[in-house]
Amino acid sequence: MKNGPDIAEVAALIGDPARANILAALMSGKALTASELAAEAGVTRATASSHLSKLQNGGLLAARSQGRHRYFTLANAEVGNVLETLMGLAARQGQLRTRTGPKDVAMRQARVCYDHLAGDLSVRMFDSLTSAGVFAHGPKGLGLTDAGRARMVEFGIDFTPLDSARRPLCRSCQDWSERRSHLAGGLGAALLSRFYDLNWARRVPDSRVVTFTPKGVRAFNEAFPLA
Amino acid sequence: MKNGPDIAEVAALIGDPARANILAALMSGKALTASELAAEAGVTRATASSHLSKLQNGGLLAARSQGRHRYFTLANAEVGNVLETLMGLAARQGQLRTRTGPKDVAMRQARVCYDHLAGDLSVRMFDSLTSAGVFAHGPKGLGLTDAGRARMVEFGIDFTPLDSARRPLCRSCQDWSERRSHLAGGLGAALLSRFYDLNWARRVPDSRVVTFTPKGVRAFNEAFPLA
DNA sequence: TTCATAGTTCGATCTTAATCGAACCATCGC
DNA sequence: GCGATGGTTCGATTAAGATCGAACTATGAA
Repeated sequence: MKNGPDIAEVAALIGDPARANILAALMSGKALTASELAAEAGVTRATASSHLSKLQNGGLLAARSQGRHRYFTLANAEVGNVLETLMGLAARQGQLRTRTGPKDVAMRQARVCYDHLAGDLSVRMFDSLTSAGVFAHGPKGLGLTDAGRARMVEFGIDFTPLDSARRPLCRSCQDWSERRSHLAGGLGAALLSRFYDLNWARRVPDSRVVTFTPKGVRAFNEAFPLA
Repeated sequence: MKNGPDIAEVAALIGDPARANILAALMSGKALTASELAAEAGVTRATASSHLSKLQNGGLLAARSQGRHRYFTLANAEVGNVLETLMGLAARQGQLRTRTGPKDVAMRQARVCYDHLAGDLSVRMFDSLTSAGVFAHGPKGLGLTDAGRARMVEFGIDFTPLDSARRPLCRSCQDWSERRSHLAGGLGAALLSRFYDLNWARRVPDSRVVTFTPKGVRAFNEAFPLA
């Protein structure tokens, strides 16, 4: 009778409001302490601690102790992907909700998805790179063509840490606002931090929003033109 | 404090074991009656009815009454996508579970994802079509090139119902077993039913598994060769 | 009409788990 | 050493909701 793995278990973990708030806060990619997450979830430290251990036990969170603090992050990008997908569904069938707030617009344009970029800009980048022949489908999943790799090197991506990591280089991730995929994986993360380094973009504190400077937008569009 | 839509709500809906069983059963794409779903979830008709109304209310299920029966299906392919993604996560972090059962192998190769094909074969098809230049990324999402459309027509796809439907033609859907995307949307559904028509594949009753005949596999590999 | 089956509604029961305060442990700063 | 802060554990409380049987409605069959 039973075949598939226990989808109910993980859904139930996400299904509690306090835990959902914790997970949503961690979608920013920043590591947060237990107290910060308690505040974020609007709950005492005691209950937050309970939730955090459950989430960690369920494989959704990773924790590392540092001094007397305990920093939590999403266990991996896959968890972020699931959360994005769920947000997409929730947004869709809550059709009657207020559509576009001012902050909402910024979120739709560019936001952090755990450790890489999501939103309109990210989707456009993915399209641009795809039609430029940067990606190749291999037996191990999405990969880079030789030309694509060269182009990324030229853009300033350092492949040495990426190649030695056991994390896949390219991965597609469902986008929350657009109904498309964007680039995740090690390369996706590296590109986002490259944007920061180039001063094209900056994080808005306490938010998933990423703002691009005017210069940054121009450069971005030039680097990733639409076909 | 609140921005994103209520992810916890939908997750909680999926998080109950009985409801998860109901949803899993409907991933087969078949419309099932309330009693059948009650049996599937291992619960009385009374409780099933309660669950079903909650799921429908939450926008996850669609129902249509026919005679004294009430047939339920997933509300749309997006819901199927979310369930697949969740299964992927659940499978991954339930690492210790028995890996590959015999039925599991068949599931990984080819299965129904609500109304289109998923699994290894489906991913390979998506790759093949992609590198053959069938798809184009437009502002409205994934689309077909002229050549791609011609090729699909030649393969026997009738576009008249697809073009008039408000459902998007091409959509990517996260794959449960592979960590990749495969083709969903109207075209994905049309291709699957075309495979049935050509007698390449057949549904295994009471299961999501799709078995390809030896002839079907040959023809499939010929029609969608790997680059 | 009468009976059977599909499905929903209702009320009652019962289990689960979220929550908090308080006590407790660990680490840092002094 | 001593206090202060971050975090977990424990016990008790409480609220939510999953479950069932029984009554009720509606459709179809005889």
